[in-house]
Amino acid sequence: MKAYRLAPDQPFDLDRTLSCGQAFRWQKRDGWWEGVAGETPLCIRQEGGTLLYEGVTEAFLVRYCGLDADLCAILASFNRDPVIGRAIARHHGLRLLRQDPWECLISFICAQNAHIPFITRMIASIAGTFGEPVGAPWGTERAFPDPKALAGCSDDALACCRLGYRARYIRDTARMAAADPGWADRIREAAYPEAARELRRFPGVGPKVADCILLFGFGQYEAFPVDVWIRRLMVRAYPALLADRPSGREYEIIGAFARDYFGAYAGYAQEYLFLESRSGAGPE
DNA sequence: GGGTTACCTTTATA
DNA sequence: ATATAAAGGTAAC
Repeated sequence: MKAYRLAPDQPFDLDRTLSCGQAFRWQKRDGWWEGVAGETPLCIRQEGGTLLYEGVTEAFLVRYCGLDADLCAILASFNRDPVIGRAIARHHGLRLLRQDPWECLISFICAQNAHIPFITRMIASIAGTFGEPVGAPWGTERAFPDPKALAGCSDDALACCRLGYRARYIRDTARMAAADPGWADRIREAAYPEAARELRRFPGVGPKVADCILLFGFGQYEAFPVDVWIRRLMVRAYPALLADRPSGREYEIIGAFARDYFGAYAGYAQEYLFLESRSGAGPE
């Protein structure tokens, strides 16, 4: 078992980070978080300022968990009013993970119109059905299947995953990705608006899903996913600011406002607001 | 172009 | 219990 000592000025809350709905392959057992990041199984346990972990190098852990980011500086950069301030205080230590872009692409296609428990089940089915077995510290796990594995899957096998209408999106997306291995590199090199446009070429990827993939898989912090929860919160918390905007699609208006108002780390702010909108006041 | 609607399946709520 | 709405939306009309 290895240990990683957090720097005293770098807050981190593992529970919040892994359970906030940005990743769907983690489960907590006996105080340990067990998960598979792309093709790599690892387990992590937090004891105060120390992370105990197995299965990966320290460099992998630091990169995956975003421990190299200066969280205090990031939070300070958008802590501009009591609404976001309260969210920051209540969910302090949440970090955005750096996930595998391909896994992220499929995961958030699944996430449309679905509850988190349903999404978790879909991802587990996909990995369990099409993923290669890999040895994990706690037993045998399944890697997330690569594009080729999903592109060639049969209708029956796909139907077993209970993906609903998303099944077709996923196989068509897998075929596109398998035929275009450079897709992720192109997006990585593109600036935000162009990267989002590029992602939307995949079937099943609209503006919201594209923003999730950019935020959780590509570290594009300008991406500001607007789901039903964030929309409710933003409309309620910043009515005047939204009203001042020129007309256009609501999704674009909210995103543009957020980037303007919260700055370069708007997407980070989004995740704090997302948790706040779900744990704080209920709907309506 | 913006507003509506169907879409698979699961879970929560009435 | 059995029905109905809603769920980290998208594509088609």
